[in-house]
Amino acid sequence: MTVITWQSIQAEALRRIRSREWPPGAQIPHEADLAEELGCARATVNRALRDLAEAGLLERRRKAGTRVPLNPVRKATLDIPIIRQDIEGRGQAYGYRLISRKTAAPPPDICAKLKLKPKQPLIHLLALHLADGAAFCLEDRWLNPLAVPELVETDLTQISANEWLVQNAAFSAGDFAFGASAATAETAQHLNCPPGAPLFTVERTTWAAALPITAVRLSYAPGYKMRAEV
Amino acid sequence: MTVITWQSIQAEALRRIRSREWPPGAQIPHEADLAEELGCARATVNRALRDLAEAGLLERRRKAGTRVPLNPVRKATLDIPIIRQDIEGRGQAYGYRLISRKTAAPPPDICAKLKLKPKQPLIHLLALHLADGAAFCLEDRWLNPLAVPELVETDLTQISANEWLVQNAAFSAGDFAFGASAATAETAQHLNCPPGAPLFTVERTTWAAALPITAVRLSYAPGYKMRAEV
DNA sequence: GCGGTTATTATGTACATACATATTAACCCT
DNA sequence: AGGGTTAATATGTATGTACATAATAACCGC
Repeated sequence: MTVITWQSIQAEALRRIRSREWPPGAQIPHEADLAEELGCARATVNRALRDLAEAGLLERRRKAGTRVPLNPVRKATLDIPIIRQDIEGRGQAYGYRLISRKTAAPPPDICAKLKLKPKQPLIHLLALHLADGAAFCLEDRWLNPLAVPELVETDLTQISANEWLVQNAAFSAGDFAFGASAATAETAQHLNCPPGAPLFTVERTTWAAALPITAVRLSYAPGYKMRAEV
Repeated sequence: MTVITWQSIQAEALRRIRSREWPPGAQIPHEADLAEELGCARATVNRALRDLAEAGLLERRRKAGTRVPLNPVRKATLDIPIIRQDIEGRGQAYGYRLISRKTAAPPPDICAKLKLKPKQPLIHLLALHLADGAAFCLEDRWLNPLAVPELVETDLTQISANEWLVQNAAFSAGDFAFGASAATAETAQHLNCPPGAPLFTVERTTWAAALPITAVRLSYAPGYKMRAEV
């Protein structure tokens, strides 16, 4: 190891973990020792091990030291692009169609998710994203007009709410749930698939501080897969 | 801001992004200026901004500086525990049943995923994970005995391959694909659901360096959802 | 102008040092 | 022995300095 970087230290640590030189459950030498052994500063070792700990490959606790976990909880990182980028990234042409837009009181499950009182009117959108002209993903969204008043004025036949929100109310907090559900008759018609077909779904709620912005359910056409690496 | 930590610098940066004080597309002051303005060292600003860039909330390039991306690709982190921990974490009792184990040549798609020559015999496992006695997840796995010879000797009626691999061949590289598919007649029988029911599926391949270890397909009982936060 | 070389600049990283913080281990007093 | 206080220790973080690196801007000769 001629030139030392925190990446090279990290690679060496990873090698020792994978080769079981540092077996699961074992404590590894502390930073100062490793720094001396590997000929670098403690800060460099710290950077390398901290990153591994964030990925779930090490467990670190003050005073207790660093150990290789027995039952590691691996962490995978998902990229969540806007749908247009997802489609264009596959080399396909992106298309978008607004199906309906109306103001209504949301169903109870949406109210609960957004922690809103029942009967508070929200905007309900239904829109279709197309890849090379074929149905790709159906977007079923409830929007809080109080949180994004500008969106009420926006012509959503031209730009998808998905994209508008990313550009105008982005960087908010939120949570995701991934699952599978059967296509309803209406969904099947829009996605051009048989009713009851298994669809990959993403449900997302978005918040600006304590203010609920939107709850969306994306139903992807059959065959869609979301990928991640470790 | 009395006490300065990189977290407090990060929080301030996040505030400026969300408040559009630093609007999308705009360049933000460089590290040295921010350090002076906020009264800390450049390394502290660097740590704060680097983390935001890793989360997709900033884009940094040498010499070009740091900017707020127009179309941010948000990154969500998924925890991938072993199935037993997933179930026990819900407060349910974990159960496990090996359904079948045989040696056979894998179908072409598995060969392709593992980059193996056709006809190379692998071990095929079918196992069921139970939560409070109810079917939770069906595990359909192909194993390369050359990569994990010890596993061939292991009594897989007692410990799941899922768990054995995490403890004995963990920390390997791999990729994930999440999707939805219809329950086959056999899968439906094991999971105690109607045939054709939409199932959330996780497909995973695992490698030790260039050596393929295993390809697995997990089919979760209807209703299962995988969660992530941003 | 044009193409290619050189300077400039913002981020990336390494290091030594100092101190903070969370835990554990040691200790002591009763 | 038990319980509570104190010391020891490994990681966490902040700082100033120095240099590396990548990408842009400036320059220059033609």
